[in-house]
Amino acid sequence: MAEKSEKPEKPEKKKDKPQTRAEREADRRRVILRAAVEVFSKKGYLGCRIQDVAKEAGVAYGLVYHYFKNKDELLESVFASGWQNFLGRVQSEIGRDQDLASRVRGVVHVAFEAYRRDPKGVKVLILEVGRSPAGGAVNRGSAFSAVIVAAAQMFAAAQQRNEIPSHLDPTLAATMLFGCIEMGLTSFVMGLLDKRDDQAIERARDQVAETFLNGITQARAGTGASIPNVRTIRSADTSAGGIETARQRPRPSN
Amino acid sequence: MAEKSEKPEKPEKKKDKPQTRAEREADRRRVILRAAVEVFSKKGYLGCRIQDVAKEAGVAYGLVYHYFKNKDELLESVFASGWQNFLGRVQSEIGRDQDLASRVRGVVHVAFEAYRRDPKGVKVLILEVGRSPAGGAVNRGSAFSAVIVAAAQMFAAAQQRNEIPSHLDPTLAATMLFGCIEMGLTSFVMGLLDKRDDQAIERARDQVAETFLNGITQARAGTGASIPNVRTIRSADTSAGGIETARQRPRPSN
DNA sequence: GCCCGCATTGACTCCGGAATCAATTTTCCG
DNA sequence: CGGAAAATTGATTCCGGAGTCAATGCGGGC
Repeated sequence: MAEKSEKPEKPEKKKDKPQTRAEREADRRRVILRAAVEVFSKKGYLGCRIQDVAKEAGVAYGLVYHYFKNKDELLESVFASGWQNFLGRVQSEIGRDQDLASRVRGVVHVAFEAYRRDPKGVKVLILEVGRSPAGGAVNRGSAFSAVIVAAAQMFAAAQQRNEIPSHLDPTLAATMLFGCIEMGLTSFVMGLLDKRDDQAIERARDQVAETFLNGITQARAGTGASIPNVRTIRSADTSAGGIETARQRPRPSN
Repeated sequence: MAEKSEKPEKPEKKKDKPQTRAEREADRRRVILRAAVEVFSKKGYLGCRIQDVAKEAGVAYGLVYHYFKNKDELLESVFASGWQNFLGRVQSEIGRDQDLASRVRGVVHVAFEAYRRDPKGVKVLILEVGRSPAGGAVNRGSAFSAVIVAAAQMFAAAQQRNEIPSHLDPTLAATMLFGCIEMGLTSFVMGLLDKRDDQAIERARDQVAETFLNGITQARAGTGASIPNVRTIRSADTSAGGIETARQRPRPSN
């Protein structure tokens, strides 16, 4: 549907505007989408105004509404164009016909590469799409789960093949993998590591992949040697801890 | 400062209201703070209305402003009471006079325990305080960094004592640790794992701790065997990937 | 060159939510 | 008790931002 009418009368005469109407339209759409990513990454979905997006895109306020029904659909589109893409890549890595290690490295690589190409986009995905309650209607979260689930299956299969110990929970393993990746990236976003240092990004990528692989591969397997003395100290405080904002009686008065 | 005036005329006559004025006042404050946590966790900081907080707390709209200067200070207080507390616990674990493994387990334990006690509170800290651009003014992020930095120092010191390989980046190691913890918890928040299953929480906790420790401890150390063949496949696609929303020319038309 | 129609504009409406405040109730002291 | 001060209420004000729309510009088909 919506095939661009093959005009023989438009033989690319100028490189500036060789585009058919439909092309320019699509371009506009992309520009606005891109601007949205930019702005969302700065202020968050709820924190930003359509005016910001319009300004960033260099178009009039109203035009945003010409291309997108409303703010929510805009976010939805950012999501679709960005995350779907990312998700596809990750899943293709996961699905590769290779040993676990290679595939894990592949996943890590894809994530870091995406970050290198488009930090802002990744930031939005991580912050808004991945978890934020923003909007709320859509499937966001579920799509995020999708990657986890896919990775979990990969680990489960690896267990069948004895590539990793069977006592591990595949879902949790998947979770940890993406936790490492995500926080690794976040530490760049937040300036804990220098994002302009390509070397650093590569080193981070490799350390994440290798450390995680070590952890999971050589896990003190079913030998049972793992869970035993996990809690050595602790215990005394079990009563006190937590985030707990409201306590019943702050302290027993004394 | 602000010591409760020791009234001899208030000998705890009723268990319902044995409180001095200052006590009741503090209670109210806590109730509102708690309500804020509750509501923030549902809708996010920007997504919720003061009215929601008031209703949740069972008080009048205006009262919220009696106890807190504005919405932002409210978030700030949630932050202070929750995160500071958590931060303190984590740092005390980090500072313990023990081997690295025990301390890492301690940190993981504290985090998971906090979550078990108050999932909502943790969620807010993770989602809003930790990273969200919400508000923006405050130091949020920096406080988040604080834990990372503290943990990084722990790892650096452990390297001195040869407890872990020297080629690891301590900051990144810290980052990965909290990444694993955070995502582990998130998977409960998101329903990937059953949060009502205490067993599951404990198992998750231990798996996170042990896997991470394995990964970091036995890392194919400075043998140099690690970074080499990291990138085996990949490479061909380096040009394609990313989140990239707006591409210059979608494809060479053809 | 002349229209037709879609792209584009930005002023305007409308609403919801933050913050204020005068009025009312409660507390607690002498 | 009496009354002053603090707690508590919710209607009211005010503002900023989402979404609308009539007016204008522009491309491209004839």
